[in-house]
Amino acid sequence: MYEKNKFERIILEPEKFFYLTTPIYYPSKNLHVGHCYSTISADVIARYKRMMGYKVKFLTGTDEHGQKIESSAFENNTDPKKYVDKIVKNIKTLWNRLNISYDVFMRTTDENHVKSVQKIFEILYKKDDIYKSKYKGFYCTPCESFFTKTQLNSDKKCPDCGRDVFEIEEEAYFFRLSKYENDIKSFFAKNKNFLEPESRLNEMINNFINIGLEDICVSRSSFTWGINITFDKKHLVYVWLDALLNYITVLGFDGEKFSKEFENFWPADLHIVGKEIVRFHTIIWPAVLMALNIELPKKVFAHGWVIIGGNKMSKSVGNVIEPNALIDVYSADVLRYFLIREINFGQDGNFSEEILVNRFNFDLANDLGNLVSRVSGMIKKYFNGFINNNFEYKNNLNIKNFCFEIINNYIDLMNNYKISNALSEIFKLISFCNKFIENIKPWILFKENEFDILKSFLIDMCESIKVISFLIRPFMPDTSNKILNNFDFENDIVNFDSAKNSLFKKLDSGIKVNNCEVLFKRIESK
RNA sequence: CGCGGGGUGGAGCAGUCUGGUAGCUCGUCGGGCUCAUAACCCGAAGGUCAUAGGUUCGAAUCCUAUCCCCGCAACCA
Repeated sequence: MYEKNKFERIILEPEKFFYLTTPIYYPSKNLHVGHCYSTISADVIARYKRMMGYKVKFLTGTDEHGQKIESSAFENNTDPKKYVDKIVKNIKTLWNRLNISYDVFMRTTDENHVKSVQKIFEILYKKDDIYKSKYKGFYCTPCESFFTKTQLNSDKKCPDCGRDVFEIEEEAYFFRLSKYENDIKSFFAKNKNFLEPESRLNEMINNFINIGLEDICVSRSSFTWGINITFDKKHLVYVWLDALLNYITVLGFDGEKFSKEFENFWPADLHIVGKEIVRFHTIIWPAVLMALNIELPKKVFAHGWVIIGGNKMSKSVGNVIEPNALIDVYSADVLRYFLIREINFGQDGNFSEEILVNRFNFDLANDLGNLVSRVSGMIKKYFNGFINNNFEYKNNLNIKNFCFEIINNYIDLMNNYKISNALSEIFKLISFCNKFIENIKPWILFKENEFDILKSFLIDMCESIKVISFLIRPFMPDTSNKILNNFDFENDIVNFDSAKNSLFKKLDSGIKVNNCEVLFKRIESK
């Protein structure tokens, strides 16, 4: 029975733009696996959208201002710009090593950004969305630091040194967040899908919006490393405002000027953020955009944390894992695979090298690597590495239909940003193939000289592997290429459209196996 | 009574929105195959889905209460 090929329904959107962003990272120190997780998940989506035919702009970068950078630089006897230059260089190297396909790397020290932020600040001030007032805080003289009331420790003393603090008032600029409270409320009510996962939305509504939004202080004057407010040089723009604006300044928007880039790519389709910075992206950021009279991003997706030893991996906890060492040992693809597979997108997940090695052995070596190895091994052994096309190729509908079913599931999952599930879906196909080989028993077909059936079967397996290497491409681009090269597949499936036209069709040039390179060599336990 | 998340076979998780034979990976035990990276495939054991009530013909899933774990200033993925 011929089932309808559901794959036909795939529609590419070649004229559509897709703009997605990572948070811009704070380069006070080198980045760790947690940052990699965020960027890798964005990269997976960017690569997938390109395969769907979108014109993608994938933005990442660094948020380089603020007191912490200033003091880190000071501790290292250098100036802030030189300090961050060095870290940014490391970050770019890291992203290259991890195959991050970003289109733009933006730094908040870029001149264009600085000027745009200053201009936007002026505009908001003229509109009276930003106003000058008094900031009340507590000052610790030995620490030379300001704290808010809530920052103080339980004895109302300095949270750093425990000594007495003095209440101080100083001039500062405030953003009228309260003015947008109702607009944000109704925006949330109308756009249930604006923030995912849904639990985060509840958290924002109950924890912040329903309690009431207060105006926030958007200037600082206790340090100097930041963007000056043009009309009041004593003050700097608050780093979060500075940082959030990067999403639009990078498109050439400065509060007034609408560029072509801006028209194509704004509003952003997707901001990927960690769950701890959701508030900035779903309350403050929308309010600022409302004040600027421009559209709000279509979606903010909050991913979970990399948990190690029961805690979030973070600089302050001090349990960070350095990614370069992992890449050295396991490769970029393996780290990419592990993080996306192990951590269900949107939730927390555990990291340990042991879990990583297990994933490596069981999923990558035993299942995927071994599948490729056994199929290419048979083609080598039975047909000297080449199956020509002068026989009647009859594809097995069970295999073909299963492949298309997987492709369809994968697309549905990816479109909903269920990237961990989409990745698991590919492994259902891998497992299916391993089982199918067992059922067909090609070694018996060979002994009984059923060469045409054997050839058809092996081609079906090659086609399945082609599907696998295609679907796995956003996750493991290097591995995908290795497999394609191994089978000498022409580069005929660059996107879903070409895949549709080429899979399970008669192969003009036959199938050739180049070499049986071991994709993932099992790691024996210590 | 601050807010949110979580508690599912030995381990880690999915399923909960849209009630209807409890699923996946690993581990354990038994078997099979030989194309393959001692990989692969099949089968079995093991769960009163935190606890107690309720709604329902039927609850892991909906409602109520209780217990336990995690996170919740700023910088932060």
